[in-house]
Amino acid sequence: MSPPRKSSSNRRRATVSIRDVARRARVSIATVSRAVNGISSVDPELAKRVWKAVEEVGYVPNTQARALVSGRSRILGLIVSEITNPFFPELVQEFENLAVAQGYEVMIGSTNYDPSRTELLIRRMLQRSVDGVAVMTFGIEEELVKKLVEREFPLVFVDAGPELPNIRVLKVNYGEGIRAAVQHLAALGHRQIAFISGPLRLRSAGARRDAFRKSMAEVGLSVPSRHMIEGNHTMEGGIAALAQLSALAELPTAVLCSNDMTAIGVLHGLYETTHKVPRNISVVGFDDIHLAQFMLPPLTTVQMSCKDLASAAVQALRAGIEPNHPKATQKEWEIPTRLVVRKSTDFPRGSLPALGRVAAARRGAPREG
Amino acid sequence: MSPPRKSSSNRRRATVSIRDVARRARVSIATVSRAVNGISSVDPELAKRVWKAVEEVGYVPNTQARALVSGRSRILGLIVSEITNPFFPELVQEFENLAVAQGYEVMIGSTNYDPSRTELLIRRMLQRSVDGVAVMTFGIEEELVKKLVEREFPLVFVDAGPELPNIRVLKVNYGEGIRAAVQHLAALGHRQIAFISGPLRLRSAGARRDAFRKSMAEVGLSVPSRHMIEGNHTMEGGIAALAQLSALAELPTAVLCSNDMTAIGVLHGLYETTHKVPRNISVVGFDDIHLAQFMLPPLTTVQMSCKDLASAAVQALRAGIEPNHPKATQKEWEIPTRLVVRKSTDFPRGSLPALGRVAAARRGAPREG
DNA sequence: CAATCTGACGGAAACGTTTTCCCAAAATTC
DNA sequence: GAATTTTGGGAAAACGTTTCCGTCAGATTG
Repeated sequence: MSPPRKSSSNRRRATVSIRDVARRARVSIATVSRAVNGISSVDPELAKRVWKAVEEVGYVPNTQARALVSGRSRILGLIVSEITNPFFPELVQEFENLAVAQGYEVMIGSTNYDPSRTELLIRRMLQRSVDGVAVMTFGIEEELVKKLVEREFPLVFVDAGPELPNIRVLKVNYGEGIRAAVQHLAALGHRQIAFISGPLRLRSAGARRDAFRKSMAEVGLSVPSRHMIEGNHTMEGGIAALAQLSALAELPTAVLCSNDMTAIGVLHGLYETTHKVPRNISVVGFDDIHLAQFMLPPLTTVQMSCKDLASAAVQALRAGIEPNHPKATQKEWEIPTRLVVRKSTDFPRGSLPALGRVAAARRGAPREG
Repeated sequence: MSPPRKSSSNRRRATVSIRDVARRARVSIATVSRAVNGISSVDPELAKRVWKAVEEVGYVPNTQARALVSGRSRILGLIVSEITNPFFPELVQEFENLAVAQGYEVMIGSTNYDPSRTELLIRRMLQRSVDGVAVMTFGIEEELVKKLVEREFPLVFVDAGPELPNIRVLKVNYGEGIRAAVQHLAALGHRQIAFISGPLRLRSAGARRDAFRKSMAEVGLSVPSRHMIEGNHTMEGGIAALAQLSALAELPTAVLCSNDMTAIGVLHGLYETTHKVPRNISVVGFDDIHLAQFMLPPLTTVQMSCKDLASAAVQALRAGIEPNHPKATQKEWEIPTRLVVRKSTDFPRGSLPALGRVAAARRGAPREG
């Protein structure tokens, strides 16, 4: 028989271990392990006996021990900018659902745009030996990234990241959605379209701004620098940016914002200064957070689907983690964006009353069903 | 010397282990362990040598191994209702900050009010062998709780939980803040005050409603049942509840909501039906989420501080986990609430124009600084 | 029928810690 | 100076898995 190792009825916890299952099923612990992990070489009849024993003694494998010996924790790290920005909880939710469904646990952290906080976060994740990390912050200090990079460690970035074998990138197709938004506004007759960006030190904020510039050029519109405002992706930032615009001799007839929170701030600012939306000025957001459709008026916005983002992130991580994942070599993952027309956009002030409005809008994008 | 155990230069990872430190500091691994864990019996001189070696080889202890042998993972579970409800990210943030500062990691999950999801969540947490769980859901199926309770497992609940030695409860003093809100409204002259509750199967929703009833009775006001609406703690629920109130022969002059999201829904509904807030109707929320102050008008609300809640939760958990924590025996932790007067409350419609407004409000609570 | 191959299973090593037990040396006491 | 206590540190067990390797039975081949 096996050596006189103490049974699991020891002092600390009434934890049932693989040994109890083995004893009950009258097999070795190796066989139990194989059966539980679904390794095909074990005889089906025996496997059934093992599973029965598992059921009977209420065995649940110890994750720590598993991780210790296998070197894989089955935990995915997810780094976001700030959990209190409504976009991110939606992303977290989707990410978690997918990860759990695929047998992974999730470790979440938000940087709050604070490098020292970010560094601590990365250290925490390494210490808990996560299997990979998705950095979905729309911008992160490159320095810190290297900490992760040095180890050969599966990483997923949004928009851009160092070109290295263990790094995968989720390429968001900003152009697609932003072009649709610009064309939608242009089709309505807008010529003076302002853009409120995110903090420009963040890569993704820059990418959105560039997409806007490009789309404007495509429809032959120029953007004076006074119409390019730098915000910070918060409501407060939107309010401040609007104040800057309001100080101009003439308010633009439309404002496109780098994210929905900014747009919501703008909406509030406009309400307080008694400008009607969309009659006096049109507002477009970006992200399509849940809140957007409950704004007054419901916000026209460019949708970047959390589901798409989360699903690509989890897939890309697994591709980097699991030795023979079907998409193991794929480095880039495309994320589409699309315009969702609601009620915060209309003809520019001073133009003829609506008649062809719907038709014009349709040319930009289908209205939300 | 030590047995010819393979050094950490093995095939899998270039992980530096306690053994490398021991070799470098020319001590046993036991001593390294003791030094690293700050056990006082180790000679200061030696400890210094160990720390130097730790620094030099870049040693970071393996959490899995630690957890495996010590039986404690240093992970705190945090269960919330829905991460997409803005109240919870704020709570999560505070909780995480505190936990990390005290050397714990956090595992987060949201139930989405779905029992099967909740069960999975609990299983996940047990499997990862968290050291304790804070259930901050404002209501959870008692059945599921038992799963956790059966094991002797540190638990923290909000408002109410089974009376058991391993369970601690955060008692939110709803009365305090809600009484202030009711008195504030009554002082302004309101007599018809409606209440929109949360889903009544949730304990905390019931507690808030009861506090409202009691406070109304205290100021001699009765509440007809048509003024007690059951909502669901979402914007959509607020909009729906308002529709119910609007269908009445006469709209109440004030509405108190069980949470801020409901109040925000009400605000939106009122805007669409062209009722002015606060001129036509006053609205009061509960929670004081970040968003509340950015509403139009800024929302008067009862504040339940996330910081207080999170701090009490972490403390209570540690009290349950750590054998000789100073507050090991404390079972209940009081959480205060307080009224924050902003601009969504005023005299009832039809009363004299404001003059003593501020004075009246002051009697309710000091205005926000 | 003997020799070889195949494949399922068990024994035991390994993962990186904490912690118990024990021993040697130093400090204290008589 | 001998006997005792105290102290600090090392050896090794234990934690609960996965996985390597060897064994043995049964199947296959010559």
